[in-house]
Amino acid sequence: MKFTIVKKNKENLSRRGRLKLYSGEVQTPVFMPCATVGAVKGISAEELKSLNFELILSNTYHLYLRPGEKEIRKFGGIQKFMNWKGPILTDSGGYQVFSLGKNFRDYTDEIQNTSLVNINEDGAWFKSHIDGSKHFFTPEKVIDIQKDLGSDIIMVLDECTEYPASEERAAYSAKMTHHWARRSANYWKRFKKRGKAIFGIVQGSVYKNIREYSVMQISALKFDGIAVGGVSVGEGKKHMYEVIRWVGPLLPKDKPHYLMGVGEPEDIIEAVKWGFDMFDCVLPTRLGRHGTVWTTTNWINFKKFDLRKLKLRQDKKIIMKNCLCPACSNKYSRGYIGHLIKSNEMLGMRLASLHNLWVINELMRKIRKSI
RNA sequence: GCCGAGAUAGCGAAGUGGCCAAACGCAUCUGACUGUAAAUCAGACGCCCUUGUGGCUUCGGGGGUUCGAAUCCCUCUCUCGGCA
Repeated sequence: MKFTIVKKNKENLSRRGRLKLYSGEVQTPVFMPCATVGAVKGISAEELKSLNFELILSNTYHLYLRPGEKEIRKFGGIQKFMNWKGPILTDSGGYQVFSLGKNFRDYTDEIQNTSLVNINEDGAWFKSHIDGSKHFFTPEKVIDIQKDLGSDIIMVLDECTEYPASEERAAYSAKMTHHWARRSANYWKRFKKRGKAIFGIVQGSVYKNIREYSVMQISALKFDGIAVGGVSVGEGKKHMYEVIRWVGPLLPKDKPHYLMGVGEPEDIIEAVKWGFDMFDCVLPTRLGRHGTVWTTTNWINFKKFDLRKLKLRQDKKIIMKNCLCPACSNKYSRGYIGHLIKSNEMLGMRLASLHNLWVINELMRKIRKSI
């Protein structure tokens, strides 16, 4: 992997860059749509391509469970499998430590029993959300899986710390992440292959000292890029922006900075100013599927519309003026799309998703242009 | 005309003597969704009230039985089926 900074902004930390990956080149700042189980929900690889996405994210945990990384390997890797002719980053399953395990600490026994995750220093136990079978993920195993998947950017296993977490808990959790990161870096040495990359992940919840310490720990290891995780887990924008501002300036300048799981257009605009280069989020498609679309007139402030509301289902206008997304450029009305979604028709969810994806990627293009 | 079945909140539909302002579904409204256990989830939904183990008025209309009726009886209206 090679990361080149093409241009730096003098007023803030934002920079425009080029990420040379095994399967292709990517302009940064970049947004990655989430193809969790091997598809950006409802959207084909060709459509992503025509929306000008250059990099997408997929997920170790989900693909490991089904169809299995070996199976995907037989297809020639995730790219061939899903017919995506560009680079792919795979998440490690660290987020599933959080999302599947949300309830496993400091709660009643009853809720504990419903948890699907349990962690120890060696790794994380997962109870499959599909069939309840048990699986043990270690930093090493997760790298192996991602290698089999054929991902361009491998993410290390981390513990995405839940929110709220006490300072003590956050420190302990970050320590786990650091321990796993060292093991990952160590293990990766054997497989280092030109083009393929591995990213470390910073944790530390909403605590400045832990975040700073975490940046130090992760930066010291030989990762190709640094990700900041444990953000957008319910802490709210105020906390999130704090983390961005603390951490951004401390990240090694020559490596790409990836803010995991973010996000909303405003969040991305803010994070870019603090030196972040990469983003991923499920919102464009999830909101779209659920009937909500983003609109903007100035590309600074964004509004959300729930097309399912009766009022909007009577609206003949397109979602957004001057929008070149497949829905708007073909003059599909708010009313029609809202009707489709309300009627549980997948075309509606697709059109809304396509719109949101276009908006977010157009935002990235404008951001890059403005740097 | 006779016989039978029925009439419950915007709609569909439970309930057939007290725990019923009335299950559930739909519709409607509000809110949520940020490295996807998510085409999902939460709340409201007779009227009043800021709240509530709150007040008021309801189960086609009227009358009755009962301490107590959406539920039992009488009667009227209407709907649907069958027979003339």
